[in-house]
Amino acid sequence: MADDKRYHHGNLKPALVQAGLDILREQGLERLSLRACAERVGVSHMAPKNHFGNVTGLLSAISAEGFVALKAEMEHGLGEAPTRSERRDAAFRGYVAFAKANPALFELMFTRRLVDFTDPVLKGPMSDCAAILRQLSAGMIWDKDAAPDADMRAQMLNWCIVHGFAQLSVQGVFDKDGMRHLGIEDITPDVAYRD
Amino acid sequence: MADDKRYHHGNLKPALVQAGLDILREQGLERLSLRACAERVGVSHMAPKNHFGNVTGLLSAISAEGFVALKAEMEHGLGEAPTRSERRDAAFRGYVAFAKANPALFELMFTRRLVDFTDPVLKGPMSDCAAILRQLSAGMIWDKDAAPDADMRAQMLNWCIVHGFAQLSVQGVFDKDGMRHLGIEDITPDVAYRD
DNA sequence: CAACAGATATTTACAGCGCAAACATTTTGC
DNA sequence: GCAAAATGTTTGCGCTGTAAATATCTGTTG
Repeated sequence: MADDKRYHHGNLKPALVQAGLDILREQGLERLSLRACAERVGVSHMAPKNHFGNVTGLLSAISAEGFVALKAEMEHGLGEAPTRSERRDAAFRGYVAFAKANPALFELMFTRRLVDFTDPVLKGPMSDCAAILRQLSAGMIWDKDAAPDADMRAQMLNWCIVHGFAQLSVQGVFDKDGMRHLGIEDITPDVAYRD
Repeated sequence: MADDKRYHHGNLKPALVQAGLDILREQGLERLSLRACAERVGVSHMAPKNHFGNVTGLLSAISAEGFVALKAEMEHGLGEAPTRSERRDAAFRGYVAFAKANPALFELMFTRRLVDFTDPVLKGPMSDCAAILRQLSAGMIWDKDAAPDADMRAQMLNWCIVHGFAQLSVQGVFDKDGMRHLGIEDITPDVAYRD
């Protein structure tokens, strides 16, 4: 049991996922591969097939752990915030902080080419993240007060909105139901100009 | 000259870029490779090296054509729109329409792992796109009027904003200057709740 | 306890990828 | 006309994912 060279790993599935997370953190998305995960765990490069089928299955499982962590990051500081605006700010901070702290993992999580969003392993974690945003969005409106540096911020906010929508749409995160509720023709109706 | 088997192609650089665009449209980002572009043009797989250095150079050049097309799509219908709100809508429609019409190219354009944003070939096209957004963002404010289905739309808008910001930040589109003007702490200050 | 079935891991092989180096051909400049 | 530079090819290497055949362990059943 204490022998390192036994034929069966015993806990390979979570070990491979952890290895993937470690590689993403230490070496980036470019270095993440099925063979690299297997080697890090000390197992042959075909061992993952029994647990994940193919590389997409492994990457989807790694991505699922990312969404669990993203949810935790969004929820962090959510309890101390008294107002809903502060709660929304806290969740947004957590979201962006997660992306900045785990850039490779974050990129993996939203890359359809690498991850299968319909993999059952992703359903729970992704739904949890969406639920937090839904909860914080009820009754929200946009304020008319213009900040001093509103123009620059408006430009970047516009880019965020349109790029975020395009990216999430293209990647398939927004399904047809979601698209119907926020069709392209309705993406930014509630906006106005000062002059 | 009419001989197909001549040693030098004569117009290889743009031909390779066009081949890449064709592959993206017909077969997707998964199938785009240096060798595939070379084969489609009918040239050896090492010929691109003389013109683009490595695969990143080729993909960056392909991406640059994407930004040129994105700019055109955003400008389409911009002239007919009388008000700035309508012009902003038109540009946003164009942006998202481009992403939906060219999903593989759009993904390539914002994937730092595949494209070098600092490649000189990208500077002009990317700046042009940013300029359109900047022009449409001057003086813009958020309206307080809440639409009937505001909650659902607010949720998706929130996701667009936070994901777009995270994605563009992680991918390096927002440089440090931009980040300073829209720090994470200021990403959504001008928002309120109805109750 | 023995034996077999299934799960788990390995080995081997193959096709595709990017790239470096050496070489071949054409074009350009003097 | 000739040398230099630009352009394209060939060959080889290490990396990737995966299919097929094989080996080892585990658990259940007789």
